[in-house]
Amino acid sequence: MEHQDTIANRLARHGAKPTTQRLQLAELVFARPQHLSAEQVLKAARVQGIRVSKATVYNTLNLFVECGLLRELVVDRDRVYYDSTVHAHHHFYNVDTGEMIDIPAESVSFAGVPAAPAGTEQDGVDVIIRVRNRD
Amino acid sequence: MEHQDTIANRLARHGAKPTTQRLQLAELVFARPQHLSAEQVLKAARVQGIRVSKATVYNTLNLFVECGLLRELVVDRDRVYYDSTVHAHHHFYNVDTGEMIDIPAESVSFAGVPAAPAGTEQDGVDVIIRVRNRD
DNA sequence: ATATGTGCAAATCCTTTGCATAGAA
DNA sequence: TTCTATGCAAAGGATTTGCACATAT
Repeated sequence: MEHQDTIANRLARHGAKPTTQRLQLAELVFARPQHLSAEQVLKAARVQGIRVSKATVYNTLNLFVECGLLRELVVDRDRVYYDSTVHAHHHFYNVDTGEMIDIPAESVSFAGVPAAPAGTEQDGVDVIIRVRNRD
Repeated sequence: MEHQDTIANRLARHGAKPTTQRLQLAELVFARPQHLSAEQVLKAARVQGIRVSKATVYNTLNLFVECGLLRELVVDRDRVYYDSTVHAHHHFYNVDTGEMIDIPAESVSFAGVPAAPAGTEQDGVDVIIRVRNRD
């Protein structure tokens, strides 16, 4: 599994062990580009027969974020979403359903973006296009 | 107080009464462009001698959002911020400090933004430029 | 009068934490 | 072994809610 090698290496570089739960959750999460909450990951894991606790799901998702394997999406008032796509890109955010859809970074271009404030450096740009259901 | 007229009208249009607390909180919040959490509003109110409960602060901020007087900013993992500037604009977000700085909408221009997904209509565009402290 | 709003405390919900057990090196 | 991870239940923190009292029209 090409993924598990990458994951294991990435974990090792951060001093974390490639445990069963971590590798299984990785396989689940990185199966395809998706935006999942911790609760959704837990549920999906249970469905797939992965034995894992809620605490470990949270620990693991946070670890993956630290390792740069996942991107945290804080857009919803109630819960954090984890984005399995980490390279720069943007999102449609459906305020009615909470659904998020990826927009490739290459398709969008900016002009006139001011420089970062003194003493800070740019970390990334997120474009969130809020949409709502047509009634 | 020019503000209170506007606020009162806006509230009336939404079937809400211009109570003492609402008008006082409005004066506090709309004093200048700022990004405040509910807790910060409560604290500031107490400092200014406004007698108001935590529940009412939350109720009022939510009401103001419904009335289009405030914009909810969900960027921080731990709490929601309320933006006293509602017309379209963007933000620097300091991931280290949580601080947010406004960027006028006019200064930024886009190209290549895809159309909203089928069945939805665009509600707004948020650009968040994440910055971090230079060490 | 009468419908609404306010305040308090308790309830909720997501997320984190403490601690004993299990697992990896 | 020895350090780290897991799992459970309990704690934590922001926000909401239920209900009695106060207030606006």
